[in-house]
Amino acid sequence: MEAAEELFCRHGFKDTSVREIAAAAGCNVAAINYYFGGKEKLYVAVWRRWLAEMREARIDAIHRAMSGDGPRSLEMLLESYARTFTEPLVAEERLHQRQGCSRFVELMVREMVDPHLPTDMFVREMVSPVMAVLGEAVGTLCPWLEPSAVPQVILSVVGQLVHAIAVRQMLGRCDDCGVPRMEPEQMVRHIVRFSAAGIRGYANGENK
Amino acid sequence: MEAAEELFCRHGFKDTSVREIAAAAGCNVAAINYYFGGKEKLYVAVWRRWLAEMREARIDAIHRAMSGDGPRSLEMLLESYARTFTEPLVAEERLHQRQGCSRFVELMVREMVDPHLPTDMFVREMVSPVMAVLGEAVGTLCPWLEPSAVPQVILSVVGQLVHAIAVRQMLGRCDDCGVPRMEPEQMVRHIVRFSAAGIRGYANGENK
DNA sequence: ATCAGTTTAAAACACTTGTTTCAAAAAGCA
DNA sequence: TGCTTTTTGAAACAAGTGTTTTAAACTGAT
Repeated sequence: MEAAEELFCRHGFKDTSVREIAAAAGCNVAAINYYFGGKEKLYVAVWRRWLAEMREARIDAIHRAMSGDGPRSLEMLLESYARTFTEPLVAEERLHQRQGCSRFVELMVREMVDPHLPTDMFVREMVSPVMAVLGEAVGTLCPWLEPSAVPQVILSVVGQLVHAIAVRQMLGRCDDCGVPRMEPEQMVRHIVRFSAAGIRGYANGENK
Repeated sequence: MEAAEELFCRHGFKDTSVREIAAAAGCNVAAINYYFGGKEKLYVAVWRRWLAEMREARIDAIHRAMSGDGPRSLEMLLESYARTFTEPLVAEERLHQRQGCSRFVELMVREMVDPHLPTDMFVREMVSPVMAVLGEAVGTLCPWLEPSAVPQVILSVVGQLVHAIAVRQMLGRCDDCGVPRMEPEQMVRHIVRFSAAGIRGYANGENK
């Protein structure tokens, strides 16, 4: 199962064969059908293992930033949330830990582009819940923001995070192309700074 | 070939069989191997048809925003550039035009996640050139920005654009999940406003 | 009309995919 | 031990993949 995790994250659903998984896991092809009932079932099993954990990590990060003692700022919230994205990345390099954890972020962007999960499982169990609590946090922290703009600025923040990671992944295959190679730490620092300024200046900006 | 374009954009490289393409094009399976020399060659042929055009469209948009008579602003540049992303999207709805054009943006995000193009073709012929001229434009428009920050803020802008389109694509499969369904027009208006504020406030922000 | 060259068509090829079969082996329990 | 149940293993299956083959059809100039 850890083998499946690793391979799915690395090559995606379609490009991972049950034979590869079986070989990596040191078991037989029939076993994975025996225990999981098919490749697809195994795929969602791998997801279930992470979805809840990562969702709670995100929600916890938000709550922690909001209920901490001391003054809470927009920057704190953004940084705390952004770090849930980069954390798995640094976890990989810190130790030769289970790579699945870090690669899972890549699998998330894969699943967004072409989904192989049961309908809406990803958005139902991850996107929507996190969006809700993050939206509330941003709303109370930035009362001057019109409520309709809250999901939009969140979309902007998440977009930066996802894209930064996707580009980082892309740069692994080609180097030196004008796009900056950012370390995770630098990544969250930049995105927090950019987004905080973006949100603060959002209200003052003219419509056009 | 237009059939290939359509199918590749809709289902990606792996999930499109030459038999499907042949059927859609009303020709034989052998023909596509006869003319293009394989599925992969056909894929890059489809890309070549768009890569140059879209790259020039982006570069033109930047130059147009920079050399226009009247006062040039950061907003103008951002809007002009952002519109090159959304333009193909609205072109689809405006008329029942070749869908390939609009779908191609989706194919771009696919190619970023798992590439099937010859090494670096996409970043060499698209990312790098556009990055260069866009970087220069931002640099002259925002002289207060430290040069090292220029690629980073561009990454943020592009990230918002790509992610907004990816999410839009995802919402086509599932509705109502907390994420706002943005029309292209609204999309560029928001991203321009957010990013302009983000860039302007970037210099003033504390480091942490 | 003849004969090159080019284009089409159906079938076959070699290979990979996910899944199933079915007998042998292992484990649990009386 | 004996017997049932659960697990494994290798092979087989059916379906799908990209590509190649081979012969027929077409094209266009002589």
